[in-house]
Amino acid sequence: MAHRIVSDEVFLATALDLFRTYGFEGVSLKRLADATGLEKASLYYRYPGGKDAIAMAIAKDVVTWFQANVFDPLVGGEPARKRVSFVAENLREFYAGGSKACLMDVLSIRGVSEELQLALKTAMQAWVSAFAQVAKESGHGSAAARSKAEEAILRIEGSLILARVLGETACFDRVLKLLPDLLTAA
Amino acid sequence: MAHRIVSDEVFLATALDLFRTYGFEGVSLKRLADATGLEKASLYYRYPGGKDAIAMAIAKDVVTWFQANVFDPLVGGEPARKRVSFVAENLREFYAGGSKACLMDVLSIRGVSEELQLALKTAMQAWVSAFAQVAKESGHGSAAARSKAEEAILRIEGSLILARVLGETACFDRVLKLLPDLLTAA
DNA sequence: GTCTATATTAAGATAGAC
DNA sequence: GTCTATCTTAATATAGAC
Repeated sequence: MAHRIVSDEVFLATALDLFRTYGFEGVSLKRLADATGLEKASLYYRYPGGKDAIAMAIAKDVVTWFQANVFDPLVGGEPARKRVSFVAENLREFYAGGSKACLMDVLSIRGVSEELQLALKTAMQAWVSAFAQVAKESGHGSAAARSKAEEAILRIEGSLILARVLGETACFDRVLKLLPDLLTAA
Repeated sequence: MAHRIVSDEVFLATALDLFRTYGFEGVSLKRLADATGLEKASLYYRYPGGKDAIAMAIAKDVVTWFQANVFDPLVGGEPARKRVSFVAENLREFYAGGSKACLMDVLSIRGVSEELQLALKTAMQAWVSAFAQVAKESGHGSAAARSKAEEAILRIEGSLILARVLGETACFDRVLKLLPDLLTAA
């Protein structure tokens, strides 16, 4: 087969989709190779650490996306409600309207490297902090704001599971719609 | 090695734990054999369908448990709030205080048989119906009661993910504590 | 930097002794 | 009904050509 050119960006986007669909253990190097058009040996050249390293690269990519599209837009000049609404739309896109799983979910079952587990935990803490900061602006104390933030995230995560099992995304939609209320209500 | 006696009950309980921890793809027949003290061939004798059949048997077991400890106690003479509190304590035990995953979560990622996916969906619908029935008693219309029920379940599922990723179960505790309020408030 | 080819280990699955 | 032994397939991983 002729040499292929597959950018890291495209490769990681494809791999992200696979991991979200089949979970860490459900994705083999062959599956990654077939889906991206590269050979297994080429994947090892790019990521000498194998599947662990690929999952780690994906996680880093997603964290970067969250930084730019969730954490950063949450601080700034516009009214808090408007900022949260904007972020909610970004999340709607990331989760494809509730039809794509969260990496935090599928990668947090045991089997993954300690390093990745820690990265997921750190990312989740950053997410909680970002949401809590907004809740604080609306007059909540630190502890209450943190609870509100956790509540918001856990609803998003839970609605994705419900949507996946039931095969309908209405609950995810409802959660996103209520997100501004939840985080900015006094 | 001498013959072993492992009851189906004990076998399925051990297997349930493994699937909740490692997910469907993360559990091999060898792992099941090692953990239960049976040989792989014995597992095939008991469950000719292999891993799919074992996962299915576990799912059926769990549905039976939910029927007895969640669905059934939700109908009956006692005040609604009290019934929900009772069920919340049962759920606390089933999820080991928030430290054990939900089968719905770990088995609903692709890779599992169509039959099992349908069983999970049916079980989830039953759970929603059971919760919705209680919400209806408190004066909500059908649609609102169903939303309340989905909200309750999605919070439980989401808090389990948050607890798993963060390594602390406080959010699961909070969700269970608010469960009676959520389902029985007018 | 990607390929073909292959080594090694583990998975799912079955045959046949006891 | 459980075991040992074995088959087949698929997974991770590496060597070496181009």
